[in-house]
Amino acid sequence: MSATKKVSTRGRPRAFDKEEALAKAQALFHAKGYDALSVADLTEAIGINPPSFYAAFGSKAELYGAALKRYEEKEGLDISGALAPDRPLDEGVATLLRQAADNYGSGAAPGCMVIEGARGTADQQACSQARRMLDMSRAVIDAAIAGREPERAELITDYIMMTMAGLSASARNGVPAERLRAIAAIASTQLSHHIEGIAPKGTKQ
Amino acid sequence: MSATKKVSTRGRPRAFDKEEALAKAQALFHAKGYDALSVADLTEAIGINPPSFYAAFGSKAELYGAALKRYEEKEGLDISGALAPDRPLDEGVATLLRQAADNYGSGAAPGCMVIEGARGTADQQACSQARRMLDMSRAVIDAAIAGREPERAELITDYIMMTMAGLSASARNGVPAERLRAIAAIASTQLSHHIEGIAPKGTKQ
DNA sequence: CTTTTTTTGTAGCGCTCATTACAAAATCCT
DNA sequence: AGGATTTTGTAATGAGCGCTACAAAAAAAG
Repeated sequence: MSATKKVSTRGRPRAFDKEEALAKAQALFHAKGYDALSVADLTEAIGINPPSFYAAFGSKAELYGAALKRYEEKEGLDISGALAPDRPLDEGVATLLRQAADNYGSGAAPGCMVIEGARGTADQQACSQARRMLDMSRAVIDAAIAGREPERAELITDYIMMTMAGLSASARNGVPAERLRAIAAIASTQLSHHIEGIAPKGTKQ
Repeated sequence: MSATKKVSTRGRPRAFDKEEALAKAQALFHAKGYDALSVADLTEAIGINPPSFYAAFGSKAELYGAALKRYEEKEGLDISGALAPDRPLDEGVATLLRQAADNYGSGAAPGCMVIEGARGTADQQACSQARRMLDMSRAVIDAAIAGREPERAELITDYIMMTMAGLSASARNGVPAERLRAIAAIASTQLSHHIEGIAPKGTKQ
């Protein structure tokens, strides 16, 4: 079934489950961040030695990239679903922010792994990997909004990205999920009033 | 005038200006973060050698603490002024968020040094120093709001902290000051709509 | 069996980090 | 002048980092 499963190869078989190890690594990267998590931490958590680690994952940065991809696939928000073109825009934004609050506040590690990884401190390669993913998410949001509010798409997207980053930071600072939801509710209620209210003539001011 | 200025001490005089060095260190910590800035970077920027560095500032973490303090004094927001009790609350919040947008988006380094430092990755001591300052700022905001909206103080403070963190993150992600101001404008109108809209009973409208 | 291929564990590489011994240099006090 | 005291530059410390050489071990292929 799984397309990536090698059934029979030559040589000594791997003594650990690679997907399982990736899952562990992703959780650790999410919880501790790229810099604070050492290869020694990873190999110890997985239960392997450095050579097995590098044979399987290439490098710490490569594994981080794979972990980011896995995170987005397994735990990422459903942006396209929330902002589907057949739903009112303000309702879609509210759904998206509510999803973010739930997602960032629950689960093993608080906050968004991509958003937090994108402001990486030390390692530039790891940071830019997360930045690229964040930029792509922004592009998806922007495209969904540009279909309905082409004049104010950048502003609305800016506002959504700001709010998601703020929710992620608040989650990291220990604000529990229910309070995050209440914050997200403020951020999204009557957003349409604001959008329609500030510049009703369609001018960019 | 200056109370901390030692005019005449014994021993060989220091060959560099300590306050000037602190200013440089604060700017560098703000721009690059604690982890990504090494002691070697600092001594090179100041133009001194490690022993002079440690004699003057104690340690990297101590210098970071002094830099945080200096940042708050010289570049911090005027929270008490913005949320002064003689002004309408929504107007005060709008002023505060507008200040944050201006502050985070302009100047040498983007974002808030305290907010960004509070989610430090590797060094726990540095992170908790920034966290403590952030908690104190939150307490000031919370106290100013509790005087007017005791029932919803936590929620409103949560929302303001989330927005400031989001603005700081957006600034770090390259959003320019004028767009930050537009985002902050949406955020503050959202809040006043919500405050007036949800519970009009017995409180100021 | 032998050969080939891959993974394994041990042990260590070079590097950067924050920090410090040490002695010479520069200033004040007597 | 002659200590006393503090800063200076040189050089190195131990610890941790990401990463790898190497040879033994385990499987398939001949």
